[in-house]
Amino acid sequence: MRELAEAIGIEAPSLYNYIGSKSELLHSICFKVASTFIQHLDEVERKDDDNIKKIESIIRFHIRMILKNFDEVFVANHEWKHLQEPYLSEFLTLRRNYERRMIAIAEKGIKNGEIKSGQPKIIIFTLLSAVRGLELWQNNKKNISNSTLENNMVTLLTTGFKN
Amino acid sequence: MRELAEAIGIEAPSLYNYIGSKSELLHSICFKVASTFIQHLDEVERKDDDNIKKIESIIRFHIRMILKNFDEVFVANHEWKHLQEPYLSEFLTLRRNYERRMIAIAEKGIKNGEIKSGQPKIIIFTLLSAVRGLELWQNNKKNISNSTLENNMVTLLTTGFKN
DNA sequence: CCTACCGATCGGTAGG
DNA sequence: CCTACCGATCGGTAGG
Repeated sequence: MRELAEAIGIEAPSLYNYIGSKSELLHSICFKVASTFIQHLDEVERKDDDNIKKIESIIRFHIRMILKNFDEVFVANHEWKHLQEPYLSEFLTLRRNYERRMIAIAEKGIKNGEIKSGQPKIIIFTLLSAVRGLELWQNNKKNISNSTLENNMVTLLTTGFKN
Repeated sequence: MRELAEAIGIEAPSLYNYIGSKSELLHSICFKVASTFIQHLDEVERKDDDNIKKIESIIRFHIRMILKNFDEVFVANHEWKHLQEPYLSEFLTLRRNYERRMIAIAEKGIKNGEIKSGQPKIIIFTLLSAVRGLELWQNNKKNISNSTLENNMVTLLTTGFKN
């Protein structure tokens, strides 16, 4: 909180005229990010694209969110653990739900033969890991534009690195 | 340190009969893990497998390390930031080197036509992100054996999820 | 929005 | 290996 105050140019105790507490701040960031992702998933589910397109659209959304809202996404990805109950449980429920809905898309895609057979859970968690990890190296991709980054990642994940 | 002491069943100050400091402990874990990965990369480079096989072997090693040495790998992945200088810089140099060597393998593979053309940096960082993220959900894969997990992830990353 | 300050926690030392 | 304790840091309050 003292760092945050200094960044704004006020003393730490003055922060408490604007926010209720540190945990309230954490709460609002985590749930704001969560609802953005959920809203996009809602839209994807409503469309009648094929399941490959749906997953691709979700992947692209994750990549864009990390590139454009880095700080908030980072906090939501790393600091949610320090959420206080009942918010911690609530957040985890939202996340589990999100994952389940993605897994359901993968399952339909496998049934249709669009997606390779295999464990849908592994597919989805691996895809989510791959895009999430971008937050760790996004500052390291000098000379590569955001759209090249996005397209290369999507190609890699949909068709692999093998030629 | 107090938690650690309790887990062992002694008082916190007694820990200091066994270790020099908290940061020394962190240092030894981070560099032990780093050297294990580097040693494996050395071996991979010495073999004359094709470049696809080399990358696959590295991916498999990462997955196995996470599954079998979870705690240490987790610390090395997350707490290295708190390493004190000059160890922080040293650690980062090791990691950058490791990444560069993997990227060099990808570059050769692209030149040979084994690997899809594209930015080798993006390929490698995405692969590393994908396997690293396993640490976040490895406790979530009930009913899936380690070898199924490993094989499914490798298939996904080498050939994509699209059928 | 600030000064003054509090209680809790944390890594670690002294002395045995 | 323990008791007693220290200095630094942190989220936050009182009172203006």
